[in-house]
Amino acid sequence: MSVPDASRAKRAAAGRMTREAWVEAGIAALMEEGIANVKIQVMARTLAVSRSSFYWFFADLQELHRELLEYWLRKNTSPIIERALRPAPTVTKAVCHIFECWVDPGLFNPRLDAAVRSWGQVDAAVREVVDQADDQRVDAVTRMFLRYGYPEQEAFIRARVLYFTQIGHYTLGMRDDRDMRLRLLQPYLLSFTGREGSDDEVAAFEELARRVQPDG
Amino acid sequence: MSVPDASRAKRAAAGRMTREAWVEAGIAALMEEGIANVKIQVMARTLAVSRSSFYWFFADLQELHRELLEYWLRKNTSPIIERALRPAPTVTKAVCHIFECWVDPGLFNPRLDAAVRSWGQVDAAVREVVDQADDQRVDAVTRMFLRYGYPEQEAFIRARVLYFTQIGHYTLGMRDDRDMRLRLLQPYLLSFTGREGSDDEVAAFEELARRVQPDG
DNA sequence: AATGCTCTGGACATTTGTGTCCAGAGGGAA
DNA sequence: TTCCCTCTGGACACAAATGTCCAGAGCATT
Repeated sequence: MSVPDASRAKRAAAGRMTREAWVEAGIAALMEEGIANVKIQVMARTLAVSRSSFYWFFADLQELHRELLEYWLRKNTSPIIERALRPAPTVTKAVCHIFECWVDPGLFNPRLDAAVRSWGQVDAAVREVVDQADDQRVDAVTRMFLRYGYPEQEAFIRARVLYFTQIGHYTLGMRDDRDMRLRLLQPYLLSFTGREGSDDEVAAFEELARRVQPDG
Repeated sequence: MSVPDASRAKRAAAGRMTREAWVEAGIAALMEEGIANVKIQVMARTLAVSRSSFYWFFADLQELHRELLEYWLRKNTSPIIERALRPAPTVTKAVCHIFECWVDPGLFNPRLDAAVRSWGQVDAAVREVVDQADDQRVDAVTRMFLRYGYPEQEAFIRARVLYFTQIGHYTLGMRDDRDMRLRLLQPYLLSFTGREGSDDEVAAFEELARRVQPDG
């Protein structure tokens, strides 16, 4: 069915193109220029290869678009849900677990998320996929709050506020540095949960933040 | 300097084009299709007029783009700031004032806001203008919280959470109906301020919501 | 009625991008 | 070595958009 990894690597090493290389170029273009500027001609230029190569791997632009959306779904949605499910002794600790996604670039790519959202505003089919992913994320966070005894409606709203705030954060392109974020951790915890985080929870998060982004 | 209103109206009545008509078409296209699809040729087609008309009023596409951004700035930023400054006996009441922007389509156009934000992700110059507007909005809300005695850092974070949540709300394209929104009012107030809204505050807001959006 | 200003339509040149076709380069396998 | 299969480059045909130029339509003023 699909070409085995070894063969793919070989081809790549031989200086030839792979489907994956085109997808990566597409993702880069999507993040930097938006979906309207994901253009075969342009990508071919930056990859220093002729357009014909593209048409060997894809039927047309649409097929690449489908691939880009799948890539996003695969890479950006699961980490949040996993963290929201992780057990913790207190709400504040549980929220810290979710925060990991926002500080660790390996878990969540904000720029890609924003680019796909922009795409969704212009393409109804994409919009549907994005909405579904958002629902899943908010739902996972809601269940997290429910586990700590919040009433149903309050849990739902707090989940929304937590998640929407984060999305808004990226939509607005906020780029606090790591120290700023650490200073804001306590008030964020208070605002999201209505309770204060304990000192060791804060310390643990600081340690993690320093580990995943040495200079952030 | 500028053509007087009467003359503009006359021309419009005579079936001829005006600069304003092109700007409106541009805004419509921007909201529906994104900046990349604000195209002279397409607008001319929908306006049933030749492209030459466009070039009479504008030097080129860029000039229309500048106009679109100014239009957004003029229409969408001031209402929020005004509401944030409005005096109120309690925080919850003050937050209700800001909420008016989110329920009254005459005060704030979410679709336009989202479209301009998407544009900003692709165009650095636009991005700067949007960032500046966001800063002004958050700043106004921060000062609002400060007036009710919140400590500085907490006021700042609560302002962010309130504003970011709203932007996130629109970014995610959430479209709760009016009744849903009214049911969620209390938990939102609690989540944003840490305090409960009084019954008459809630009642007053419900009355207003019903007035500005009879079927929302 | 004549004149003049504002605006429109249509033609032209150019650019950028899409998709198709096909000859053939270049490795791996027989 | 030879053959074949995979992939690439270059040419072609088109479509969509931008921007320029200019003749002239249609009011408004005199």
